[in-house]
Amino acid sequence: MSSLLATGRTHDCGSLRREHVGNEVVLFGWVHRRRDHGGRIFVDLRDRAGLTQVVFGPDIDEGAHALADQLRSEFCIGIRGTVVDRGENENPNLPTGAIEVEAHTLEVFSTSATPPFVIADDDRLDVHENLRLAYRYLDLRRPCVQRNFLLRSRLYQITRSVLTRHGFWELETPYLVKYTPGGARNFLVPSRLNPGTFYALAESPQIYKQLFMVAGFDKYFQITRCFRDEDLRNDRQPEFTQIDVELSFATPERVFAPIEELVAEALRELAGHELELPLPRLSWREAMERFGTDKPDLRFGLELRDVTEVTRGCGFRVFESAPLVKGLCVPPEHAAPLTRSQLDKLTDFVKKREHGGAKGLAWARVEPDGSLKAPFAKNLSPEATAGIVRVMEAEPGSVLLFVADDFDTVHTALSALRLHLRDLLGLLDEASPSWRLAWVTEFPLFERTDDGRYVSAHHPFTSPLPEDVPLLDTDPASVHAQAYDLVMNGNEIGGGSIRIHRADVQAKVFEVLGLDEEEKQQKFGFLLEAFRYGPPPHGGIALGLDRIAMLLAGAESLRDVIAFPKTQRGHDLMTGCPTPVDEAQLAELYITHRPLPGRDDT
RNA sequence: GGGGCGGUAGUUAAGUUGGUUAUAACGCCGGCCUGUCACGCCGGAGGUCGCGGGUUCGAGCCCCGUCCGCCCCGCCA
Repeated sequence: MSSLLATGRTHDCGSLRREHVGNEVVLFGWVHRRRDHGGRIFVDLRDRAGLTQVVFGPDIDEGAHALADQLRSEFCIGIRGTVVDRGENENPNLPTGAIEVEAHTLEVFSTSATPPFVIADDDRLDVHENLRLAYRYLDLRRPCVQRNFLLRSRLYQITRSVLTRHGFWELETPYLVKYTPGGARNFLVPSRLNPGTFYALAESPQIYKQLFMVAGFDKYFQITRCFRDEDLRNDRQPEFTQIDVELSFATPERVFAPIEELVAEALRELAGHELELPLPRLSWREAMERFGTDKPDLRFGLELRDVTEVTRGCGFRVFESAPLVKGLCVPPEHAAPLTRSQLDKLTDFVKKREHGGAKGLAWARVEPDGSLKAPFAKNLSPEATAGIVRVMEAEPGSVLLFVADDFDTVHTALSALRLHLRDLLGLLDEASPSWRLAWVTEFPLFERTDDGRYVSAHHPFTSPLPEDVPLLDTDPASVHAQAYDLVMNGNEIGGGSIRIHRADVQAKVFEVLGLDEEEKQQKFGFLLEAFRYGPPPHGGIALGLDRIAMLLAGAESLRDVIAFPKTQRGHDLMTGCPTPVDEAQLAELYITHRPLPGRDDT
């Protein structure tokens, strides 16, 4: 073994200060940058803790100086030397800038080929993502990337600390689970021992954690991987990490309390932000009405206003004939960028299918005398004009933007427009990031499919609000659930529910979902059987750990907080997976595949 | 399945109406340099313009197809 390795390092590259001057130290790390002045060679030595300037010179050590001439970027080296005060030459940009290490010994542990991109260009992430992913281990060397993973590591520790303090047991559930169609698409794992049958990779530990409650474990949590074979997005990976939580004798408030403490501590420790508890609660209905979405960004105003009533019989047919007319009021101080051509762009924006596909955007400016200047204004009755100005809380100089359509279209379009205006008009202060969290509660229990069937909005074990139970018979669409999401800055970071523990209510829900006895037994027989033996009332939540880490890190993508992520097409560019497999292994599993699409082998 | 953006030197980008030898910065290689810290100076190497086909006297540029990456819809909590 080399002498320095045997000695071991005395410090990391981020910790030396003026108080260490005179110490003999051993540092290990990578050559971040090298500046060769002939008689002086400076090396910024990097490890995960920081940078330390190391100096080589013939007067310090002739051999080390000669060897340092051969150093190049990303060589992995060890040095022994003396900490000296830099005095006038202090570098204020480095935490270790007050000192440098005069190297008496240099050992090259390993040389490095010229990396495909420069690791030291740390603050610039502008390397193509495919290259970053192909050389992920080098990408992960960058200090700015490493910071995200330190944050992520601390998030695990905070989670464990807070939840353990609250009496939760950390437990594990299987990844190889029973295949249940419906919900997210499963990854399948063939069973060699049972040819022709498959496990599924768990989409979530949902059913197992409920069985923990039946088992009397009372309070459970797990930081666990979940697998979903669905299309990827900026904030969606096929494997991701949840903080999964379940507790017995639960009410929504009893679920919220420890979770609020967890996010508060995470924000305090990782973002330096003191969260005010309890967090605001917002019913789903209120969130939709005020923001047009179930995950409102509460960092700015610009709330939706309903002018349906005041525009009945107003003289403008578009408004009169629509089931719902709502609008946004851009106050005068932000309205300047909204020129005529910009308003035309906003009209195109709301017409796009992904922004709701509204038929148009009606806009108006409020004149100093309180009248409206707009293409449609001449049609408006004075009463309607006054009503609009009042409801919109408009003042002279405000710009009003209206969408008239059905409930879904109006809210989708105005919600998208609201976020668009947030960015267009700079409604957030980028310099001082703010953190606005809220619980969105009382989601609808069911959603209607195109062919009129009911499906669970959350999952089939979600409990209705007690007062809505009778509606299961008469009007399932209006039943609200004891289901909730946790929303942070317009992102859903968690969701959960109180589960059904009463057999009669569960039976009713299955009835609405159209599950017959056979399907029930086939899909959930074991859970229903378990629920015959005194299940406690229970409920829980799952938090998206990756998303929380992404937001706290200020990252743009989930990929920035997952060490080895997949591309949008599900590829790992470093290993090249997924790949075909050996025919022999397929044969062992009794698997053949159909002709592949788009490959004409003939 | 659909819509949009992108792919030019190791990297990031520029490349005019289709026209001479495809540019720049950084990086890399060699040399010089004892106070730099994005060191500096001098010199040099480096190109399958993603891939395939087409139009043309001539294609990085136009057309068709295809692969890859990113963003979005559908899908997915």
